[in-house]
Amino acid sequence: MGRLKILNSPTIRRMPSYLHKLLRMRFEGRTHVSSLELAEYMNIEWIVVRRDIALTGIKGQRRVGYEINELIEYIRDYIGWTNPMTATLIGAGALGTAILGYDDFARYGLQIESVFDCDSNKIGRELRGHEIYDVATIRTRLKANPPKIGILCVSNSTAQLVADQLIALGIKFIWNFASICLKVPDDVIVQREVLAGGLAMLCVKIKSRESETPLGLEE
Amino acid sequence: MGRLKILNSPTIRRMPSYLHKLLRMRFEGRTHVSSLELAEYMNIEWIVVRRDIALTGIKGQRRVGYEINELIEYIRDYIGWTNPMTATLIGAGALGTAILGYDDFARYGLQIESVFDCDSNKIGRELRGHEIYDVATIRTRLKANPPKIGILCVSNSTAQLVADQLIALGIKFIWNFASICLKVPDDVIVQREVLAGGLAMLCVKIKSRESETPLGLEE
DNA sequence: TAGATTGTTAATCGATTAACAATC
DNA sequence: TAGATTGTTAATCGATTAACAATC
Repeated sequence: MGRLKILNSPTIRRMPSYLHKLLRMRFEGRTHVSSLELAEYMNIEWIVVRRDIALTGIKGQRRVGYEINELIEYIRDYIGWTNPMTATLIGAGALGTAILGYDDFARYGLQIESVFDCDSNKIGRELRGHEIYDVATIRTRLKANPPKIGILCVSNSTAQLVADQLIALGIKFIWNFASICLKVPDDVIVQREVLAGGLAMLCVKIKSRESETPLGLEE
Repeated sequence: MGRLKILNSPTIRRMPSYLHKLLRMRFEGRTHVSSLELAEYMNIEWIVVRRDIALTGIKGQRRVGYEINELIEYIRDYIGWTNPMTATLIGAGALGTAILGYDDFARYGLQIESVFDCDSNKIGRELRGHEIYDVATIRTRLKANPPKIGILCVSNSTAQLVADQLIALGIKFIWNFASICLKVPDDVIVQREVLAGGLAMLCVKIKSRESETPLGLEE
């Protein structure tokens, strides 16, 4: 069926790290960069960086590297970060607050236009420049002009409910930070962020580290 | 060189999602589960789930599935979530607060023993049951009994500085939420969490969705 | 020129998918 | 028994790595 090929692609996940570094280098007045330099910064093999960069379609100059300005544009284009993306944030808890305050997101074009919460202590208050609206008013506030992306930072128990409301408004893209998997129609795309996945990765690394070289002798 | 093979392994990242679901099913009184059911929940192919589960070493019962209790233990064991892991959290901002409040982490054995921040408005105050200590006291407070993991939720400009301090204390495992890549000795393992990576994934999916079926006709 | 760096082609490796066997 | 589900072996696919060519 029309099931979208889900790309896990590590390449795409590395792109923002290159971008962050490139933006900083540009800010520092640098004009060119080699894949080796980016690789050393990222602590990965330089051939990986080369492959990633090649995917964007940019042409480098042998012996010189890539023009930073140009590379920034190519990466932005590759990810689709050239035009602003409108979004609504549901859940003004600690995680929602963190996302709202993440400068990089705004820099990459993410425009969080509205913030909702169900906590009456928060509703009406301001959070990082946004008034917090009552989650019960999602429909009336957004129906005229729904944003492209719904960012879900609510509790596991309300995530599905809220998602259903967003979907009813015609929102097709959901960035889900809850620990549960959402049930959504085929034409809705959910990007789930699993922080515990990172912890699992770390713990597996710890496990493999602790089981190796028990005497600390071999290299 | 002794460079640890970095496994990106999607399998490991999926494990916590299975675990979360299994714990909930157990709580609801369920005793058995099939890979098909987990697959439908996760919205992935059942064969993927089967492969993942097989990796843990558990044996299922044909026609019945896996015993939930047993599967939980096998997954925990596979990830290395059987013993508690001590940790310190540096940075009591919104993201740090979110991590501190993430029930699942505690359930998986992550024990955040101390919280530090450099903001004098926060130092001395309590956050989710933890007193916030001055980041300047990291050394004196932790040197006698350093935790296994350092969780970095500080600004990009201080991340390297703080990491160096943790490393000086002998901490070998760092969970880094800053946007920069840390420079660390070979024997220190950094698990970097890149939230912007998730946004990139979502935007690439949006891009590919918007470019397909411009007339909405083909399936 | 020599060396640094990109570009390209081929090989390897690991994850996903397919096909089918086993069995409760 | 028939059907559901796990188990296993093989095929495919995509990402990583290796090797070397090109060239500024």
